[in-house]
Amino acid sequence: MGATPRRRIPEATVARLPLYYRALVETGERQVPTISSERLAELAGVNAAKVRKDLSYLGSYGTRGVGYDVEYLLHEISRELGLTRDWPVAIVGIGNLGRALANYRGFGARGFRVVALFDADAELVGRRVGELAVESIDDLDRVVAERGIAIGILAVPAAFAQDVADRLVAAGVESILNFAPAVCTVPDGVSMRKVDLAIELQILSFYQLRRGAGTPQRAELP
Amino acid sequence: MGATPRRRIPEATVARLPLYYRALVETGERQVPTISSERLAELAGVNAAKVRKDLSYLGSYGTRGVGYDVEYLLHEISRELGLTRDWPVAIVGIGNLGRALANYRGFGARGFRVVALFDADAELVGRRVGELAVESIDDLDRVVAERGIAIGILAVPAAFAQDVADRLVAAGVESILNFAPAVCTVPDGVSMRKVDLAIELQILSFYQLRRGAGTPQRAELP
DNA sequence: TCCACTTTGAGAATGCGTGCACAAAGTCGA
DNA sequence: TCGACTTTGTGCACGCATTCTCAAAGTGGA
Repeated sequence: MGATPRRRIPEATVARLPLYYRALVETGERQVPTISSERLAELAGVNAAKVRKDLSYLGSYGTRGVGYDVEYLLHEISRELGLTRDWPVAIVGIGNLGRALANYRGFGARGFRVVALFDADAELVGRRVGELAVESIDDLDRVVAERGIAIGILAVPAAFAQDVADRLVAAGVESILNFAPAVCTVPDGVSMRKVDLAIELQILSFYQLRRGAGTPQRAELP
Repeated sequence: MGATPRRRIPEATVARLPLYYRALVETGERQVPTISSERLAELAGVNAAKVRKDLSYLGSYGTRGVGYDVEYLLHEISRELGLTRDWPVAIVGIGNLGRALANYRGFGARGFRVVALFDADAELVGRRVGELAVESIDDLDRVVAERGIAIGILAVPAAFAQDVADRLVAAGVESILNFAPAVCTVPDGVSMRKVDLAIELQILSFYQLRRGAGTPQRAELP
């Protein structure tokens, strides 16, 4: 019965499921009962063959000649992504970014609830941010266990990233979203995804430069 | 000799150059004169063969038996990534996230300078955030031109993302970093990179679920 | 000068992801 | 009931990325 067995789902597909999910939520809100792969592809910004192949990994949920039942597909994708359950999340590092993430509405929506904020700075501990009080990182172990936290968001300075990641893992966290601009490794059985703003800008810069260089005055580039 | 011609550099390689760059900066600060692909791989969290292949796309900058000259390689990668020049950046949407990004130190470091903040909300226009005052989005065109802004950071609500992206493109911006949780397209000749926090969490949730579901009875962890 | 050692650079094999193209499956109107 | 039409599900081919492997290039000590 679990969501577990089935075929192995390719990583690239997993990364697109949330796009389909979002498109389907929007479609469902408009009371549209079914959707074709073509239309779903358009909403998700990918191509139709890809949508069909991706969805076929979850099982044959479509009806030829008709399309996919919006509600049903939504349910299946939710289940696959684990959005039918509640995921308590902790944010570690309550600087600029951590604070913004703590106040960010986007998460709360689908089962992700920020239930703890940690910082190492004694000055910050006890302060309120939104509805939560900042707690000391020394209480990480206890709080993670008590509140069943499975996902940690890392928003500390680069120099502390690996250390804090280790502590999160030791406390039992198995999923980490890392905003720190540092290479940081976790043992097998723990997932880590990285978001690095400076890297994104550097990649943009690379292509901007290649395209013919940007600012007008500086004509010397080809 | 511009940075432009040479071989075509694969996308995957471009995405890793910033990692090498960071590793090299750190290495250079420690006065280490040369570095092997093995060591660089370790610092960047990838494998050595990949490092060598990636670097070979830039040209043959290594010395067999020795490794790569740190300073020289750093210079070459900087040039390739466009980090030797100044990139004026605008942030559009000064909500929680936009404000955090405006205060974020990480950018400033390598040539990316936030030089304008825009919002549609008249209440916000004129307020200071860090060293800048928020400007009206109606002045986008003028300000982008005046300050030579080539990169825009989109931190507006999903519903406005496409519209604001269009306006940025119309104003002459050719690179967009999009934080809005929405599908958003740009014409050819403009790059857009997406960062979607909710999607990252959903991907983590997927794998966490597959690993054995997380919270209640923690049966079989190593 | 020569030899043992290190390390790069690239050829080749493999695997993953994408997208085309089409048969199979199902709908709907007459 | 039948036939035209729609749309899915998947086999297949292609291209990109990764990784292994090893000859070539260069160093440094004797």
